[in-house]
Amino acid sequence: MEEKKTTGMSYLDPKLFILNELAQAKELLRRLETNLHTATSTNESKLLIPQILSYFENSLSMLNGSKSESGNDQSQITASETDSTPTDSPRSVNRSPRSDSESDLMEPPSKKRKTVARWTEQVRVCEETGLEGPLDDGYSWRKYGQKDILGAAYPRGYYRCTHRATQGCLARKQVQRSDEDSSIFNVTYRDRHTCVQAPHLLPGQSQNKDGQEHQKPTKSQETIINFQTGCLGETPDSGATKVVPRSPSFSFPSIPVPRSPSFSFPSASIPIPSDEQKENNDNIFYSMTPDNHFVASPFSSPSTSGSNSVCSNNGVNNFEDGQDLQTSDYDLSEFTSAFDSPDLYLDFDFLDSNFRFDM
DNA sequence: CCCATTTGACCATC
DNA sequence: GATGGTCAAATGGG
Repeated sequence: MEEKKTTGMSYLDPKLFILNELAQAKELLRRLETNLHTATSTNESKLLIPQILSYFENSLSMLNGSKSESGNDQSQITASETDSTPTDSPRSVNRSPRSDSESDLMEPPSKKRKTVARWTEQVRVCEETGLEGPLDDGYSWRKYGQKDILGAAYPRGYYRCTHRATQGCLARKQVQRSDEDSSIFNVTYRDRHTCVQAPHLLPGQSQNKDGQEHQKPTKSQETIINFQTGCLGETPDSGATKVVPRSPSFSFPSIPVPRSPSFSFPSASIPIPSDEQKENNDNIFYSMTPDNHFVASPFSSPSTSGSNSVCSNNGVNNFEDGQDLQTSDYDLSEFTSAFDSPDLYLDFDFLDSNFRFDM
């Protein structure tokens, strides 16, 4: 099955996240701008602002964090991972998935496990809307396990990239429903995708195979990315967690989830513009050049297409640190237009130095 | 028949 | 020893 392997562009998570955030912000800005001009939906406009701030905040925090700590944790976002090799290695002999970790690497003697790129995201989706469309981060995942976690009310689901076998992609993610707010799911990603997946697929588009895992665009979900560190040793959870709100068919035994029985856990919602969406005047086409540059072409973020009913969440996207984006002075028009400019070329060299997306 | 999910067991780490 | 993470056989759906 070769599902979606379309063109050959692979997205590196960190960058993708940033793009996602910026794209989302851009989309919201557009809407806001529209609202301002038309003097309509004042309420909506108010709701949009915090959303926009959130996206910027996420992007900035991620970037800042990496810079300040360059060399440390952040840099560990590398895939230096460990984990296993393509498990294919039949453990028949000696099933020890982790054992390889020691053998292969020459990494410095870190007593702890090897560092694996990790980041967590929190995504919340309105129940109503969320139910309809699973989150999708543009990647296809396959569930390989579920486990009850001590202290957690709900079990944790383990997913890995479906291309693991075919492309050796080691990307994985863990999905756990929030104890406090059952409508939120924390998604922890590990390792970057090294596989080539459909570039234009966007989160809701059935990028995969026959669309088994995903369906239509997911609209309402909130994505909160806490791109923190990739260091496991110290902060077990520091990583990216995505909170996914009640998903349609998440099969958590303990909870009666009225929807479909099998929830292929959605991947994170990283909107990758789809071809269709491109047709809408605004779509962003991201591409990465060999020299670490990001080229963004006009467009808009997909996920918001249509009704993007982003739940005006209650706080999921609050940034407590109160960093001020000073967006108040922002000239929205300018900003949005900048995004729309025909080939916004962003230089992400700095990213390169801070995040090691080595493959 | 093929593929994804479920689930119990195994293994490594803490 | 307890807990988390992964594997793989079993099961179910398309």
